[in-house]
Amino acid sequence: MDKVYRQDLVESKWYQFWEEKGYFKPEINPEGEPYTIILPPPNANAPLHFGHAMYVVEDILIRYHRMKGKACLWLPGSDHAGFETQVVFEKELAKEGKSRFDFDRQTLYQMIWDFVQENKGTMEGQLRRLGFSLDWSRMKFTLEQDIIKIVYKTFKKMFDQGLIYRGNRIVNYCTKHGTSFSDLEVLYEERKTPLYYIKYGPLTLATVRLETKFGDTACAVHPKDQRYQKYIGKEINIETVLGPAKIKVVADEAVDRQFGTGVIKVTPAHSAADFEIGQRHNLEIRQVIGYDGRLNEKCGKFAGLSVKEARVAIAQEMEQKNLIEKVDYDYQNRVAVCYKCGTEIEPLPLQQWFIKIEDLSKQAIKAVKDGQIKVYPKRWESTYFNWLSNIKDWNISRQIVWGMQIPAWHCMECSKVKSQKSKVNNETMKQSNNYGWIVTAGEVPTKCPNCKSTSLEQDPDVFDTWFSSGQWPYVTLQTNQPGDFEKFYPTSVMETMYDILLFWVARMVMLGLFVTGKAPFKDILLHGKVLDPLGQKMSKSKGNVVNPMEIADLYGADAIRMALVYGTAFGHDQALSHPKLQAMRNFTNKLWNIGRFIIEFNPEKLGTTQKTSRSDSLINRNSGTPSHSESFRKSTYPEDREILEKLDKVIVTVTKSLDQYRFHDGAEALYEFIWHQFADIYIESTKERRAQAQPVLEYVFRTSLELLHPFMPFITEELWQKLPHQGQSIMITNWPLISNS
RNA sequence: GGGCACUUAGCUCAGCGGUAGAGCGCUUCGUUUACAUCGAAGAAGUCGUAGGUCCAAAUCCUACAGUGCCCACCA
Repeated sequence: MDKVYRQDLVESKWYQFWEEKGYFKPEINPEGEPYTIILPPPNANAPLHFGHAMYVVEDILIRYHRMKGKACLWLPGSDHAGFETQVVFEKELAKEGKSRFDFDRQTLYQMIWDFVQENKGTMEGQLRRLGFSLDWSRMKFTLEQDIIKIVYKTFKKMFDQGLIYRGNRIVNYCTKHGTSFSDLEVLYEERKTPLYYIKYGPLTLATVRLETKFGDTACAVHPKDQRYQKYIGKEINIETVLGPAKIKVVADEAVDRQFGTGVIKVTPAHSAADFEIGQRHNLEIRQVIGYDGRLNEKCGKFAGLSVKEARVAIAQEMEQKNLIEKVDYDYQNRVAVCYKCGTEIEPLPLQQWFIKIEDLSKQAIKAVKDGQIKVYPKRWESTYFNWLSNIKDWNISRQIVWGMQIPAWHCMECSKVKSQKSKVNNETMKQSNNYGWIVTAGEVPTKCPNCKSTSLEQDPDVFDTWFSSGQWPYVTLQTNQPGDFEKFYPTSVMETMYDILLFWVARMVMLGLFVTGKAPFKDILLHGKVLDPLGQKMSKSKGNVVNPMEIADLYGADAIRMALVYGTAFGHDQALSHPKLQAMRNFTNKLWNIGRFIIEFNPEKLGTTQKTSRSDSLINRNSGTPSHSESFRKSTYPEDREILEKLDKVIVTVTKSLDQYRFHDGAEALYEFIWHQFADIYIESTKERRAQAQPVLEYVFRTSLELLHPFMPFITEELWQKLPHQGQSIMITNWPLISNS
């Protein structure tokens, strides 16, 4: 044995051994009760970042429960990450001076597919390097055909039950990326925007969005506002930059009397709030900004200008015509921007598929309130409840190609009839608008069931990624080996970073309950964010992203794993700490030298404990209560009795810490016990009576390795293999229990 | 406008009702003897501020102050 622990030699050899032996598969414990974790599938568009190393807590749980004899399944996968990936890929294209518009849909899809396959390989290698005991034979990718099939089936089921509707709604639209977003995907920035007080006939109102005035179809005041009672319900004559016009004044509770003059212009086509006011008062939706972010033909001479240009031009013109009363240049407001490119989000009306969310969210709330699902740390419950109880219908259409194209076909004949109707009846626009649409579970329809026309066109849009990943727990299990779903669903734990509690976890609960009738997991575990050494958020733009592989090469995967759980309360953000990584690397060296002392520097032959030690082989699993020999307990040396008592305490502490998801408690207890109690005190005390102490030394060491194994799998396996034993691997030995006596 | 977290030794953080802990750093001593990625000994905190509850409070309650983060259709 080397004097100094060589993690580079040790960590490279065990993973393959474990995998080849099939230890990562639940089948190694065929009798055990199932214990399942589905790995949150990393995006397949980039290598892992350091935050992914936090998945170590899942490996700790899996290894622990596997040692307890459970049939543990930790299922890996990767996510196509629709929009995210398309953006990444478009950047790649841009490097070659190309864009997505240079390719047809099929070609582009294939190119992204190939790009993703490459990244997936890198990512898998990285997860292996960290020692994650994932069952690779059950690896899934979100865009596999059998998964798409189930997602389509879900969509069809929801459609048939009236939970899906085609709606003309205001969506958050990025004019640069050419797609809409869900509310969660929109960022807000504090900005100073001029607030114009403009004259609308006898009224004055305040607005920042001058360029949408051509889409105004009313003015609104609060129904109780004394100042404006006489205008409510009337039409007023106004002067505009395009000449005189008439506009209606409506009363609506949504208007804030304190803001500006208490009068607002209502632009149903370009503001979600105004759209709702418009719905309540049956106002016309007049779209004046296109999906290219430019004013359209309804804007007279301003047509063709971008939103920004138009605002300036209109302000100038209104100034000349004396239509602006004053301007507040210090006005601070929150501007919605695209979370990828920072472009201002245009609220635009668009035909999209929506999921009626109310019932689904109620069920999801109930599942947690009833205790069907528990959340750790508990404080996240309020975030979860809060979001679900104020949630709006979910827009699941995305105008990109990288994803599952929505299995809905538009009948061109029927839609002709309908478009004539909808002009007359605004109610149709308002509510479900599924007329003329054929939804299937993926089969391509040949003709319209209504008018028999064969003129059908598939919706070019794809599903929001979260609609498919929201079904991940059951789609992965239903598309794996026969019986997997029945055995492993619902899963035991969903462990992920808190930032996707709403995006992903809440959606999984809703969809899981809807499709399977069961909550997809029993416990939700939320870990914190890993920050850079200075406590800053890691981001590509800041250039402070740390590659976990470099850190693994420096300190070892075991040290990374331990450092991530040691000395930090689970669920809190933590800064990547080199001193801590170093300390944990030193700990591996300490452990190594304890092993060296026991294995190489012993006067007797190894293996004196074999007869008295509890069984540690796979064959003997579940055969009675393991406990250490009574003969140790009767030792005449108080040091022996003391270390065994302390060992028992550590077994209890570590076991409890893992059962209660208090990983740091267990990690700290082990560090303290192994280094200070065992090495510094006990081992030192045995140097004068070495041969006599060998059985206890071996016994305590062996048990320590077992307890430490979930945290530091590589070094514990290496040392375990150097001890005489009957089992094949520490991975499948029994979790230590304390003696009953 | 709501909500959450954090504020403990020089630094990074545990502890969350019973008279302060870890890692790193610092001081002194110690290398034939498992490990210098080491050992022994030690210095170091009125636990953000102000009130309150309790026999007892870093720990529970209230207010305040800083820091960070999330949510919300203020035009």
